[in-house]
Amino acid sequence: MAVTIKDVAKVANVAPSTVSRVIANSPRISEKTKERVREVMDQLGYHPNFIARSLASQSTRAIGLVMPSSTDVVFQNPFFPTVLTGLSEGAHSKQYALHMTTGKTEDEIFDGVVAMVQGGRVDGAILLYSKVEDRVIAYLKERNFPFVVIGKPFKDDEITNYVDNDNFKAGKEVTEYLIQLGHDKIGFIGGNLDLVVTVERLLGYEKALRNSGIELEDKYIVNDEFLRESGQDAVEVLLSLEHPPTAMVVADDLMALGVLNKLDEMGITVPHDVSIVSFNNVLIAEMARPPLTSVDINIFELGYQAAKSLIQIIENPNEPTKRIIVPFKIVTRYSCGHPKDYKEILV
Amino acid sequence: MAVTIKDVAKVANVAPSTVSRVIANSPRISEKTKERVREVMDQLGYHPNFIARSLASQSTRAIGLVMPSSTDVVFQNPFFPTVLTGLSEGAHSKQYALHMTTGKTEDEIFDGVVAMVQGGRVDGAILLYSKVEDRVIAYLKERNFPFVVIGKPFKDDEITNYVDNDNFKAGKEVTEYLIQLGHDKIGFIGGNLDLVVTVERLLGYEKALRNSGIELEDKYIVNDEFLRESGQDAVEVLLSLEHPPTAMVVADDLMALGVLNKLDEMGITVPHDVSIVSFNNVLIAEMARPPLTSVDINIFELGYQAAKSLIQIIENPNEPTKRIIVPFKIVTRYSCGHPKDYKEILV
DNA sequence: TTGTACGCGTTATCAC
DNA sequence: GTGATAACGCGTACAA
Repeated sequence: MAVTIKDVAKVANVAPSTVSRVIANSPRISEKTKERVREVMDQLGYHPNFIARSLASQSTRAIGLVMPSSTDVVFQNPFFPTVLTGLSEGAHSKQYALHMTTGKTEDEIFDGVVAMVQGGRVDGAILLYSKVEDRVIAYLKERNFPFVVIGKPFKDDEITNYVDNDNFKAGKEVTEYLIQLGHDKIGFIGGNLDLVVTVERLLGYEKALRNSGIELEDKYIVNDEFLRESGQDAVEVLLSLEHPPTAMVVADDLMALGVLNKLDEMGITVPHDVSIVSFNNVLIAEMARPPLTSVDINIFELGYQAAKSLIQIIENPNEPTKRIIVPFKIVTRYSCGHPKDYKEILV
Repeated sequence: MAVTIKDVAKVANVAPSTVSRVIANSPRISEKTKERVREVMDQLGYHPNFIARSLASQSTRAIGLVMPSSTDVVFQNPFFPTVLTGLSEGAHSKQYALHMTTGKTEDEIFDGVVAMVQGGRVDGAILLYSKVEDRVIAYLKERNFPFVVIGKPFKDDEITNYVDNDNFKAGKEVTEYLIQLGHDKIGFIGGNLDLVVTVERLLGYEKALRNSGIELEDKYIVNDEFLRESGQDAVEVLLSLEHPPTAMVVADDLMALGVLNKLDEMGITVPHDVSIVSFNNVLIAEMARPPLTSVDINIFELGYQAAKSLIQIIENPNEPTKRIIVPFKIVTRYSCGHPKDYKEILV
């Protein structure tokens, strides 16, 4: 059996409550006793029991992470470990631990969240995704349980805590960048429209086109899963059009890599024949041939800020709603160029 | 305040202990009362409090994950999310949750593990790395705390639970594959020699060469961090040799990508001028140009088996030491070919 | 400044 | 079969 507060108390010749106060560093304990008790703690190798402490204080110092379904492709994306690094650093800096539940189906995830929350395992939760209709958000909100969403929630975004980029603006700026290079036939390859992030980037793209008086072509917009296959398929669709685009905005580096590979197969050169900009700026963007111009959304910071702000909400129940926008930066590499004299590509 | 076992007891007109027994599905409770109690639980929306349960039963149904330092490059590797998927699936299937501590330095990690273990937060631990000299392993072993290592521990491997591939055999087989293609100047680019996995693959490589009567050249062996830069640097070193290798065994896909990029810059074609085999078969291997021949080490299964076997150890204290070897498979793609008439590459 | 006593929500050991 | 009651290890009013 592990050494408890009582053992320490006995050896130090004080009451258990005194030991407890020493641990909490209560100012009402004399320095002398504090020192003696601490010595005994060291000597006996005492470590506080989190479980007992949690039960008594009704707080766990643990944050629940709600992941997308493990069968989901999001898990494959390098986005994930990076945001986790940020989360863990933010949590660790305030002495919080991370607790994960996962599941293969949405139902499993939901049940996991309920068990975690009702079971009192965590003090708050962070959602690592944001879908259009989400039971988990509805549940947490109803229970008034502290939580933060990474990515903007679809609705109630004024009363939900979230950390996100300004994806609309980012979508707009990359499109403007392409327009400025001389492109006017610009395709958009996005992820599932259930994901708020896709929608926002798409809207930004459309806004930029409208602002420049370029006609919107539905045929130029392809949405599919965040998979490389999707990127490949999208390229086939776009390049088989009568007037194929000379530039493409791709909502994810992984997809963009699929795009690149497909173009390579088809003998189409980037950026000479087609320009590509993508999002997230994960390692892949840098490693791709040619290296991709990509929007650095500062993934680490998304996680870090999410953890920090959740903890603030937990420790400060009356904190106002937090909406944190992490800045992005377009990282220019070698996947964009001027359109090839507007001559159309034949497939 | 959440609804407790007492509330249920009151409404159902039974004692709290009876409710507890219904939850545990004790055979000594009549079906009739069970049903009534369950109805009340549903009606009140009762959920057991994990914390209280843990305190009383001295078990948490949570597994502690010990990560490498978050500043570590291992975190960048796609290996990580995949193994996590396996872990979470294995844990979830037995109703265990995952608990993580992280830290920036080794000391922070160690302290986190101690707090987690002594604090009674978890029933067992899984180490997501295996280093040559490791305080964490020493500590867990000394306390006789259940744990499993992913990757083979350097010493005491007969008395430590681990899940691993046969990396020696894998290193040997890929080297034999290259030899069989006609190569006899084969380089090895590995990770840090602190990591057991590097050592094993290197030994396999050396064994294959010796078996074929090919002389070992120290100059052909480069070890560095699992970074893409390292891959690039290694290429420079190897190709500036008097007799540069015509094939390279690279211990990690990410490194291999660095190798590929560097060769590309130098105008050296794979597999025409140099053959490459690498390890892990993460997405990158498939996406690379050319797609890399890589050893699929079944990362998901490593995680899954680790979780499953740890749980077995937890629930069955007298379980014998578990050493699980997950099979690997060489996935042949387009990065290997016959040596180019043994003509040497000039840099 | 320190000690006493109770409660946190559950499981487990007795009784009946 | 079911009901009291005592742990589990700690925090905290309330006393002293």
